[in-house]
Amino acid sequence: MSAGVFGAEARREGKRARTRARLMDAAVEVFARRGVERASANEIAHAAEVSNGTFYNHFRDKHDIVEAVAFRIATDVVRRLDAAMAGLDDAAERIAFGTRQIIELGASHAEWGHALVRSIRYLPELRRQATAFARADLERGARRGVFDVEVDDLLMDLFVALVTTALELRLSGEAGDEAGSKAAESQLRMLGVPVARAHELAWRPIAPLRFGLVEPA
Amino acid sequence: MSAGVFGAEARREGKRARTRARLMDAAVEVFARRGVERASANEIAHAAEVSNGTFYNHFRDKHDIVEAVAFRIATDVVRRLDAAMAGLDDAAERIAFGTRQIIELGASHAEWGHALVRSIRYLPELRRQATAFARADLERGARRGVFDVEVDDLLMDLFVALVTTALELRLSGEAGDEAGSKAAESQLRMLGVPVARAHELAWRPIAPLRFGLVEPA
Amino acid sequence: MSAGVFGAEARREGKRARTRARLMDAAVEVFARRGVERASANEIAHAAEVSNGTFYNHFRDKHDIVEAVAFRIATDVVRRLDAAMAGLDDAAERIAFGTRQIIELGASHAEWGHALVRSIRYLPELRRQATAFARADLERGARRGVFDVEVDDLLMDLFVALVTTALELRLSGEAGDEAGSKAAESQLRMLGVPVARAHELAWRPIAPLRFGLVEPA
Amino acid sequence: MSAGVFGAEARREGKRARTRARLMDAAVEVFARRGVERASANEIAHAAEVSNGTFYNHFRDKHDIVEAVAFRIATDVVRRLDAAMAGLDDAAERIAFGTRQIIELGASHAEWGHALVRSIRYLPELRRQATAFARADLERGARRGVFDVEVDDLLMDLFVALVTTALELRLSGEAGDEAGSKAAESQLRMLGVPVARAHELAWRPIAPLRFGLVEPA
DNA sequence: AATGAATGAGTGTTCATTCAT
DNA sequence: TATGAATGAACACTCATTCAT
Repeated sequence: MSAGVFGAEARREGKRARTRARLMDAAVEVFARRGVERASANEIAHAAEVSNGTFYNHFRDKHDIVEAVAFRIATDVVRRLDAAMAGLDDAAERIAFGTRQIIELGASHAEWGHALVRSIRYLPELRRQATAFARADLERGARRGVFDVEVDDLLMDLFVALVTTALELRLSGEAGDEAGSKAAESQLRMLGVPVARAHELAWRPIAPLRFGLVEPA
Repeated sequence: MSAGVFGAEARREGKRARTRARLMDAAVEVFARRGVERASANEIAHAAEVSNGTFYNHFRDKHDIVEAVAFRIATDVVRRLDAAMAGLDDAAERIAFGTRQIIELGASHAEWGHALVRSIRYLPELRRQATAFARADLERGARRGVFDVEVDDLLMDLFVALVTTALELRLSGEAGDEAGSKAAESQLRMLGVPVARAHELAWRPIAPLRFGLVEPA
Repeated sequence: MSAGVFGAEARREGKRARTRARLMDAAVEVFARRGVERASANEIAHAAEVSNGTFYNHFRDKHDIVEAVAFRIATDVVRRLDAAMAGLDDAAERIAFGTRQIIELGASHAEWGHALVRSIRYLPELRRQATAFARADLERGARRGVFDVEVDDLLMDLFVALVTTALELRLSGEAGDEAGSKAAESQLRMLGVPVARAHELAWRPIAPLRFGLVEPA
Repeated sequence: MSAGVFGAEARREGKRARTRARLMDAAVEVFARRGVERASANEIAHAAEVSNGTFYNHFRDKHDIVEAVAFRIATDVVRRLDAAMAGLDDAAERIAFGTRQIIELGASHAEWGHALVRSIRYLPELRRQATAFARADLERGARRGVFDVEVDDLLMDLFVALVTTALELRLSGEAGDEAGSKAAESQLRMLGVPVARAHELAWRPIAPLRFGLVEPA
């Protein structure tokens, strides 16, 4: 097993934290490979190369690790995007940028991407929580007339569905690297942004985010 | 168990066909109640009031009945919509009408609706096949300049995701009966239809489809 | 595995009944060997030479088979004793006879005897139910002045404890075949029967009961 | 955790002894709360506020601590009773007094009482050892004609069963505070003591023993 | 064609015990 | 000595699937 996203962070912590991180990395992998529903505690433990008993030293049950992983993934993406968009003020720009970055991030870290898609679909609670930051942008944009919509739960779910669907197709290989731009363009149109401006924002070149937490030595 | 969607149609066929139809009706019910993952062959057989052995006389395995049910559901909706839209020519009108009808149909037949969402979302093969008719409308609209998009697999999946997401929220009770109009409006905007026209088409009053179980011969 | 107590009765019934009987026989054996607490469903299934899944086709859980076995054992003993004591009227005679027969029965069918001891200790509910017939004798004897006691729950439990303790020691090999007489004598003394009469009743020769349900061909 | 029975006595000894005593006190508590079978080493260690590893520094395995606790409990009761009955000479008086005191002691210290019942009932070895002092009284009484019995293992077990059964019912709340007198009366009758004398000895008022935790040096 | 008893691999979970620190 | 993370066999229970009837 490669170090994984969480394992890399835990390298300097105690043994308990390292094992926990190994389990969470393994869970991401198994969720991606088998789906959250079909993943079993045993399989996660096996993938983490620990005994099945160890799983239960660290997580109360399957639901517990699902939550932990989903929460970490959501936290990750929010933290990363927030940092990357520090300088961006325009709501439409932020939306386009965020959507494209998430899709690229998910596509270039396939396991993480699959886990993200599945977590977001599987856990409505998490969906609301993790997309709160996007909702803030949408509401701000709507107030300022950048968007021409009423922001409600349904709109948010439609908005999110466009991201997850595009990412899913990207991951399956059926969509190429323009998936992010296409999804973002669709979102902006949906929000009432004029076609030309939507196109410009969605296709403007951007630098990909780096996922890595471990700096090059 | 009341005569379900499939059972009603099989009434005139042989005994084998009737038993098969009973199983499929039962499957729809159990899938809706417990989810496809958690539905067991035994439970389906029990709901169909046949023995568990009989299940395997009619379906190779669980996957087999899932596919059969999904296929029938998709076929159903296509047939019904095609019939209902016989007189509609304008691609945008057809899109708005179709989306709204599917959502209302799914919402008013919850079991069928849940099964539809799950089928469409988790069986890509079926998704392509069942949405071929919509794709034809999109392509025609694009050629005629009604829509301003390039119709590809990604666009289709984004398009479909808006329907399934809206239907899902409708079924969970979190969205009300304007869900169909909102979803349709989002779709039209996404396709490049001017905001005003999108609004008009999506909110224009329509008569709900009947889920006619037995057509006159 | 030998035919067992329950299996013998089921020989002429359907397959389902035969398997159920095998499981109950196996349970008696495992309860005797390992104790009710430590017996596992898997071990019972294994002893019955059926798969572990079959166990759950016949019993909801371990508690279910414990109850079934205990109930059958209690029913058995009551039925047998009732029949054997049809002609006995004197309460003291009945008590002495019953106690001695149960102990001999349990001693000569060790598995059944162990299961009886453990069931009676483990299930207070069953204890009350299975000893109702003895309580009736005690109350009748008390009313007629044969016994000089107040019959209450505590007295009944003390009374029963003398039987189970004697049977247990008999089964462990630490007590010989006078265990029944000694226990009966202690009981009668405890109930206020004069020493000489208690001795006479407890040691008077009796013919052992036969357990066998299957008549010689 | 309050200082238990064993902990209090170990206060002046070394650290190792104190930890061991804490574990034994915790074991008594957990055995009472969950039953010996269902008590886990982890739970005992947790209740003793030491790590689970420490448990195995002090006891070879779970069986080991069960024995140690049982032995200490038995030793306790013998020591206490012996001291309290220093002035009593008559065998029948000693029996009645001892039985009643044990039952009251067990009833007023429920954890200890439960542990006592379980130890005595399930560890025959311990039973013989812990009841040696009572056996001496029985044998002396028999020699002197106070009792009219032959004292053997079976008689001892019947005798003890009356104590444990009465204590158990007392602990479950199904018997009240006359349980001790009733059990003692039954025992005396069983031993051949005349009914009137048995009654007098069993119901004569006595002062309850104190479960003194720390004796003055 | 239908039945339903039986199967056995699989699931989630517990816990006595070991061992590196 | 004490720690506590890790182990792995065992448990209760489920369910897709087979097969004799």
